[in-house]
Amino acid sequence: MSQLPHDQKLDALLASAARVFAARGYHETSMRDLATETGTSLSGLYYYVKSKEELLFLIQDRNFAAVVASLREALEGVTDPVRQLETFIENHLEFFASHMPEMKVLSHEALALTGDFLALVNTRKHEYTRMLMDILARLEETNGPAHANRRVAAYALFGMMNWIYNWYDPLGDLDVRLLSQNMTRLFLGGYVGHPVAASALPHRTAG
Amino acid sequence: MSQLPHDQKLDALLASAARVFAARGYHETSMRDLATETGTSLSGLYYYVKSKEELLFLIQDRNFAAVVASLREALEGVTDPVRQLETFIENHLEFFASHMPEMKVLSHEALALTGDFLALVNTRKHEYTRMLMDILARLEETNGPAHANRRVAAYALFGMMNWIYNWYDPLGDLDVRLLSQNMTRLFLGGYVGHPVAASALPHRTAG
DNA sequence: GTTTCGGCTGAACGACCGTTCGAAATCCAT
DNA sequence: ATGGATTTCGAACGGTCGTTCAGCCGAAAC
Repeated sequence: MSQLPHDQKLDALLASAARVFAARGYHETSMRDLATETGTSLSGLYYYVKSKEELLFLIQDRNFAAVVASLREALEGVTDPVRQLETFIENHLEFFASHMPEMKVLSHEALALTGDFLALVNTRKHEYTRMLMDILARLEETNGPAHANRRVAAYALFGMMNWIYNWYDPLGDLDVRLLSQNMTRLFLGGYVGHPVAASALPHRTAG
Repeated sequence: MSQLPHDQKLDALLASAARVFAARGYHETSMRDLATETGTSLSGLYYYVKSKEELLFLIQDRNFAAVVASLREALEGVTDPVRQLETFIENHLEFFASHMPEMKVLSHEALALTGDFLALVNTRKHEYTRMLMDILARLEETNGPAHANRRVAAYALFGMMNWIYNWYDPLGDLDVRLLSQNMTRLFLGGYVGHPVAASALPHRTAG
């Protein structure tokens, strides 16, 4: 990664940092660790980034923006609330699974940011939560009263999705597609008792 | 907390540490912070604890043991799988809500332990997961085929329950009891399509 | 061939970290 | 009052941390 233009070197640095942060944790990782990992000098890192915290912020902010952008695109033209929810879950999990280190850092290192950095990421989180809750509201209009409080349901869904960084291996037996199907069924069935066609019940999907 | 016997002082120390770890994070908290918090000297802490990591381990291990003990007691005499699952969820959430700092530390600082400490806690986690999956297996026997992979369902449930440290306020509007009901309905409805009596649908439980 | 400049470096700064240790303080049985 | 055990303490240890800064390097511009 020696003679890449400036922006691409920053991208590579962020990717490396995300991997190390995800594996060892943000606070346990030193700038010296990152220098070793990226093959540059310690002080060289500061040419691309103002501080360690900005590094963490860039990882969180860029990836969050990417999730939301991907979601907006995926939702385009989708009007059925059930399909909207499916799309939301699928988009979230597919992005998560294909950006595991970054999304783990985003989910797990929420405490590590401070001040304006924290405020900015939290604003994004609120927007994203709002998007989900709007879908849930429309879902209730078309599919009848919900079986659970909307706010609890929203956070429960985020919980089951974000928790995957503790157990899910994107390269393992369980395909992301199946993971999405499973969680969609779990949530839809519980929230509005959405009927599941018997033919759409491939149990024993994976170990 | 000056003239308490040895064991009770250790308990108080663990409680204080759990609060600070939960609020600031394990690695961001220094032994000097804990000394200030507990009103003792820095070196005085080492009379009660061999190291900072042992402090973290004791918090995690003791509370995990307490959850499991409470669960075993609650499950005594309960034979219906649906009631067993309700009991599991209720026990987990009630203990979580009444030991928020400790359970946040247990859920969030899994990476911070190393070596034997880590292995011991992980063993406990496997046992606990096994207990849930056994209940799910019995549930499928009595209530028909599940709508989702059992392993995915188990981790999804842990996800929605453990995630509450990111948003739930035990002192807020939403009672733990209602939280449990909501999550039980969400999961049961999604996993086995467990019917929910219309009379048991108190929507708009809380904000 | 000299200047310019973005990219990078080694060395050092002060601050803070977890832990140790010998001694001081406190307690309690005698 | 006294002796020994328990509890607490101040001071210091070696080490690591994030960050800074003056200067070096190689290539493009003149």
